[in-house]
Amino acid sequence: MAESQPEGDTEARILEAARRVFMLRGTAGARMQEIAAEAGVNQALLHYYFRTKDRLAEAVFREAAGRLAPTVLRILGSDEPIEAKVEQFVQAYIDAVRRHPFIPGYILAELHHHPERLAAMAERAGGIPPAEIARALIGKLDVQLRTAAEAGALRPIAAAQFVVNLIALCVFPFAARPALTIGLGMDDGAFDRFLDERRASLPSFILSGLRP
Amino acid sequence: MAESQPEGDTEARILEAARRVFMLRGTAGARMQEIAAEAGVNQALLHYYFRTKDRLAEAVFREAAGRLAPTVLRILGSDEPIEAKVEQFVQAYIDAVRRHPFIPGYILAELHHHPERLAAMAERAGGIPPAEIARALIGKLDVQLRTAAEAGALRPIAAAQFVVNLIALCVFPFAARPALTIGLGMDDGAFDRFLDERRASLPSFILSGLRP
DNA sequence: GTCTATAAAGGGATAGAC
DNA sequence: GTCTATCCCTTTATAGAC
Repeated sequence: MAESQPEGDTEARILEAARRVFMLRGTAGARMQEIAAEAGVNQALLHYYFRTKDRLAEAVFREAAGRLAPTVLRILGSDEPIEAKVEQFVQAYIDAVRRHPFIPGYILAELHHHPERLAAMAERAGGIPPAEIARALIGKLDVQLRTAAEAGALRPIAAAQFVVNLIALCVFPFAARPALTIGLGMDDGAFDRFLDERRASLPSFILSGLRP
Repeated sequence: MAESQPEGDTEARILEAARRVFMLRGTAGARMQEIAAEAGVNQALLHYYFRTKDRLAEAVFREAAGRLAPTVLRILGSDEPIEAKVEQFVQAYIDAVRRHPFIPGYILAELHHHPERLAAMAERAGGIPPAEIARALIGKLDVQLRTAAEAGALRPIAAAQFVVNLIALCVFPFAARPALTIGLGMDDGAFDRFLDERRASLPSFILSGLRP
């Protein structure tokens, strides 16, 4: 089991290298040669393990797309009141994305350039279809939001709008980071402080936005 | 001046075709051959007018990036009170993006994959540098928000956070459209109604989010 | 499993005729 | 200005030795 290479078995090292390259350059811009070099192997091995570039790209995309989903589902699908959900979501989500800051830009770019891939993945997914999970989550939130609205605690809002608002406010700064850093002249430290401030202030912004 | 081809002069037709192809496929995924076919000319003409693929890509990006900027600047830079700005911005921005629904996904993808391009463009821009315009806008908004906060009309919020919130809430649904349509099972009509609802409800969501 | 060598196709760019 | 023909480098993918 002793390996000569940095760490992990070869397949894992290739996948790890593919993650870095695909996330940075996108499916169309990535080069198999660059991935091979990054993994410290030659190009033929990539095909030995993954057959084609497309399969490798899909493996990376699938993993990245699944990376943030559990956090969303766990928090928004819990039995906590809306107020707690919003606070937990904002903080957990910003923290999670901060650990993988390229994921949002990568995912949005891939969604834009290869929307059919998501559809294909959703169809032949093992276990419960993603669309069903999403529908269940939206349904649960809808009841919760409706109940709160009828009690006069919140203004009525469709669950889909609520979820989009949450994700948009958390994710957008990462996806648009180059525009922010250049447009507003932020360096890495300033961007970091911007996120700290955001993490702290978004929950109350969102919650008072929901009040009647 | 009578032309044999569909409409406009050749250079304009090429640029129009390039817009479509680059927006759909991104700089790395676009093929000069596809642009030529789309424009009804041959590939050599593309090089005659634009020298290289990169120059053509930059021409498209520059135009797309500038497409929405005037709306932002005009509305957020005006002398209206914050309340009016929010309402005008949401409606004008959603309307504008609706007419060019691929721009957000395209711009975010390009920003992610070629962040250096924006930096290069910002440096050698003719006229007033974009960074300076952005700084002036943020400065003006900062004064306005601070004044309103001191009068007790709004909760204190940094201008940068305010602007990011506005843009994020308006733009994100377009950039993430495939995820919404597939995840939430929306067809084109449902997505349209989703946007109508959003256009109507976002201003009050944002404004009450800003209240103390 | 991993390598070298190479096939096969793709794609940007240019030369030169009209 | 516009075309055809073609160059030549890049890139994915495979064959076959070890």
